[in-house]
Amino acid sequence: MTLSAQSQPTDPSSDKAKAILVGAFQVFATHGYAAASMDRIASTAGVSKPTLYRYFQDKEGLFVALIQNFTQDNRSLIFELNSNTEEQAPPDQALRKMATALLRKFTKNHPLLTLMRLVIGESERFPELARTFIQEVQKPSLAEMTQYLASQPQLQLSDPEVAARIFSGALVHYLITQRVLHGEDIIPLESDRMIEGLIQLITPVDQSS
Amino acid sequence: MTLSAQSQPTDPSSDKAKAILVGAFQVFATHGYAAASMDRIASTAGVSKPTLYRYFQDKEGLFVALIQNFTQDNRSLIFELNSNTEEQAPPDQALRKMATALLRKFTKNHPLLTLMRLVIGESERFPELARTFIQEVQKPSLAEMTQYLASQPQLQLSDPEVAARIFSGALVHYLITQRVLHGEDIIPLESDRMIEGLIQLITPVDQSS
DNA sequence: TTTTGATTTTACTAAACAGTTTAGTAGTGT
DNA sequence: ACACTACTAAACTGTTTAGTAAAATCAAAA
Repeated sequence: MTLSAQSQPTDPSSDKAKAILVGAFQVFATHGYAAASMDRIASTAGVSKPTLYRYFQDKEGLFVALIQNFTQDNRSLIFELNSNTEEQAPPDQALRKMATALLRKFTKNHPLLTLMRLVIGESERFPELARTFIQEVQKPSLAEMTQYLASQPQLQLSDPEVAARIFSGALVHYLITQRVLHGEDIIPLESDRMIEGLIQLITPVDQSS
Repeated sequence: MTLSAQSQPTDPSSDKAKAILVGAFQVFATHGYAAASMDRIASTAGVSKPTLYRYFQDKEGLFVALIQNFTQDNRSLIFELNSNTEEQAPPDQALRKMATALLRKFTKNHPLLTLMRLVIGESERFPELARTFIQEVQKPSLAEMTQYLASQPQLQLSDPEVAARIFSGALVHYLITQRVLHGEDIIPLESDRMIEGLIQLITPVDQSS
């Protein structure tokens, strides 16, 4: 009956809440949103169902919190390499490093690849999550990439923003095709070959000699 | 008792079966696999539930048949333009036409875009469907594109296969970002600008004058 | 007309699901 | 000893679901 501290929704950023998110991610990743049951999530997270509902309002709230939390964590972690010593290196070397880092970051079944699959798959039912993903992951990555490309006059790119889209878009689509849709078995393509072709296309011809 | 036409599981390619697939596509597209109910599919297809189960074994069978049927229909329809009169046109014009056709084909909520979203979203639960999609849609499109790029020596592409990947990959990823993940609102980019930048990157500098 | 078969309507089953309630436990401070 | 908070296990509620069964309707062919 006390009005004071009775239904405090419990610290949303506690350790237990994070543990729940970890378990929930695993279940949502393997079953999708609709087919993931709260019983299984609770069991996977090592937590009872009432505790689940103490920390998160309902299934939808849990899913939204999960994706948002995860997107925040991976915010602009994509092209974090070029801001250090690489800035002065020749563009083809810097680009090769970025592309390699991006591909290595998204190894098979990597959480980030899973996140992308989830966000794309549920984009019809959760359009706000798709927008969040674009805002927090895609946009900063593209901005960083654009800025780097624009800062390299010898590349002679008339539209660095579009060039950044092409660079990252080609790589991400390569990942989706090969690693999410299992294209490796059907249309194999070495990632190094992909990277070299991409760099050859972006850097002016005959730059090395 | 006649052995002829007694318990024939009903013509799998009849008109009614196709009508069911049309309705099923709509429901699966808006709800995803797990959240699409067979009642709703039946009602949307204008068919009773028992009839649904006469034509398709179960929900999974219906979904698989749907995706396979749809992939067959859209097989290599992607770059169908360059095989006619465009083959002799200058590459930048031919490429512009292909890119424009591809983007126009995938207008917002276009079935093909929906198919891609579904296949990606359910790729964990239905890996075979993802492989079918790659085999029937991606592979022939890439092959056609590769063949065209390889047939144009003035493009000086050292690796036409990778170039084809970059070309189509950049466009498809642009579509996913803008039209599926609602990136239009957050990181807008005119499709023409995307196309021109892509062509400028692939065709050798100063080709027009 | 009678038969045949496909289809519809209606109703059902068994299971799974989201979300809640209950009863009880462990720890922590007063 | 008491109260408070966080938790668990288990049962429970009401709903939704996949899939089936049975009887009635409709069509066309014999």
